[in-house]
Amino acid sequence: MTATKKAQPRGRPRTFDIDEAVDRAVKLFHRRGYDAVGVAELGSELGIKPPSFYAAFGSKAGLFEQALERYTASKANVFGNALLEGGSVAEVIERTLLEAARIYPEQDGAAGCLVMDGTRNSTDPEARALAAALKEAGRARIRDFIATEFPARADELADLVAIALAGMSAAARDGAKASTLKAFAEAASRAFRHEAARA
Amino acid sequence: MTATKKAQPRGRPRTFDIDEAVDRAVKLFHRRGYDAVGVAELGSELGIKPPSFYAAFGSKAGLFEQALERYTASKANVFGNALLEGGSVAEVIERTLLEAARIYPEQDGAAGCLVMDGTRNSTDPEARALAAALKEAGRARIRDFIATEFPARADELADLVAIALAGMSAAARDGAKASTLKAFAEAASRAFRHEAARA
DNA sequence: GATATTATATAGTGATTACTACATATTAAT
DNA sequence: ATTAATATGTAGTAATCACTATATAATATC
Repeated sequence: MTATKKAQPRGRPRTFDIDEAVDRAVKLFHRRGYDAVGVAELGSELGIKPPSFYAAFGSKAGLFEQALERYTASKANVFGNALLEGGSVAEVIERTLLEAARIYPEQDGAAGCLVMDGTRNSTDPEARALAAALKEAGRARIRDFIATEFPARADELADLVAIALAGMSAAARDGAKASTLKAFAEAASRAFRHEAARA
Repeated sequence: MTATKKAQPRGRPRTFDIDEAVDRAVKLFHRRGYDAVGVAELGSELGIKPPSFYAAFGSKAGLFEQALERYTASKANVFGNALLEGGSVAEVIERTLLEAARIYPEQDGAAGCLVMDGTRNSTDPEARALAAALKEAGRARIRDFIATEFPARADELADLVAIALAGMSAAARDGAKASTLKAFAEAASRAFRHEAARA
C-alpha cells in the first residue's frame, strides 16, 4: 500500500491543494481555451500568488500539461470509456459518438473537447504541441482498435470517427444542443457501419 | 456605368490600397485566428501606421468585418458556389463537401474555414459575434435549400452538413491532408443521401 | 537551538496589447 | 493664396501578458 501523501517533506508546507488546483485549471482552460486564461486569473482562482504558481507548475504550459492529463483520465475520454464496456468495433464506435454527444454540450460554461479545441488558434507552440500529441495518440488508439476488425480500412474509418468528433466538439463550442449532437452522432454511427461494410 | 473610384475626395489621398489591405488581413486572420494577429503586425504587413489603420477601419474588429465579407464573397463560400452550379439537393451538398475538402487543406499557411474557426477561443466578443452571425446565416441557407426537397428533415440534415464541415475545418487546421478530407467528404455525402432517404 | 529546505508574500520586470493625442502633410474647393 | 478636409507620422497611453528577484515564514532534521 502506497501512502497518498508522503510523511511530510522538509520545508514549509504548501497551503493549497495541487489536485484541486489542476481541477480548476481544467475547467478554466476548457471554458475559454489556453491563451484566454491568464496566469493572473489562474492564480487568483486557485488562491495562490505567482511565485507559488511557478514553484508548483513551472510554467503556464506546465499546468496545462497536468490539466490535459487530468482531463484525458476523466470521463471526457469518450473512446477510452466506450472501449471499457467491450463489444464489436461498430458498437464501441457508436458508444463513443453517443457519449461525445452527451458530454460535449455546454456544462458549467465548458463545451466540446479540451484536447481538440483547447489550443485552437493558440500562439503558444508548447501548448499546441501538448494537445496535438494527445490528439494523435487518441486517433491512433481508435485506428488500432478498428484495425482489429477492419484492417484494410482502419485509417479511413478512424478519420471518419475523428473528424466527426472534431465537428461535434466545434459545434458544441458554438452552442449546439445535446439533441442536435445526438442526432448527428446517430447518423455518424450509421455512416460508420455503412462505410465499414463497403469494399 | 459606375466609377470604381470617385473623382477624388477633398483631403490628402490615401497612400495604400484598402482592397489589398483587406486581402492581406483575410490571409493573416485565416492563418492564425483573430486574436493572434495584432494591430501592429497588420499595420506593418499592410504598410500603414496606427492612425491610418484606425482612420480606415475604425478598429481591429472593423477590419475583421471587412475581411469576413471579402472571405464569404470568395471561392471559400463552398455552399454558395456549389449552389450556383445547380442540381438536386444531394448533388449540391456533395459538391459542397467535396469543395470544402479541396480548399480547406493548408494553402499559403491558412487552413480550414475562416468563418468557422477564425474566432475559436477568441476573447473579443465583437469578433466572435461577427463570425457567429455568418455561421448561422450559412447554416440557415443550407437548411432552407435542403427544405426544398426534404422539408420535414431539413434541420437535421442541415446539422449533418454543418457539423461535417466544422469537423473538416478543424481537421484541416490540425494538418489533415486533402486526401483525408476528400475521403471523409465522400463518406459524408453518402451519409447525407442515406439519411435523406430515411423516414 | 541551529541549519537546511521548501513555500510564501511583496513588488516588481520588460514585452505586448489595442488604441490615440497632436502636429503636419497633401489634396480640392473657394 | 486661403480655407476646408482628409491622411499621415511621431510618440505616446493605460492595461495586460507570462514570469521573477528578493526577502521572509514555516517546517524537518541535526
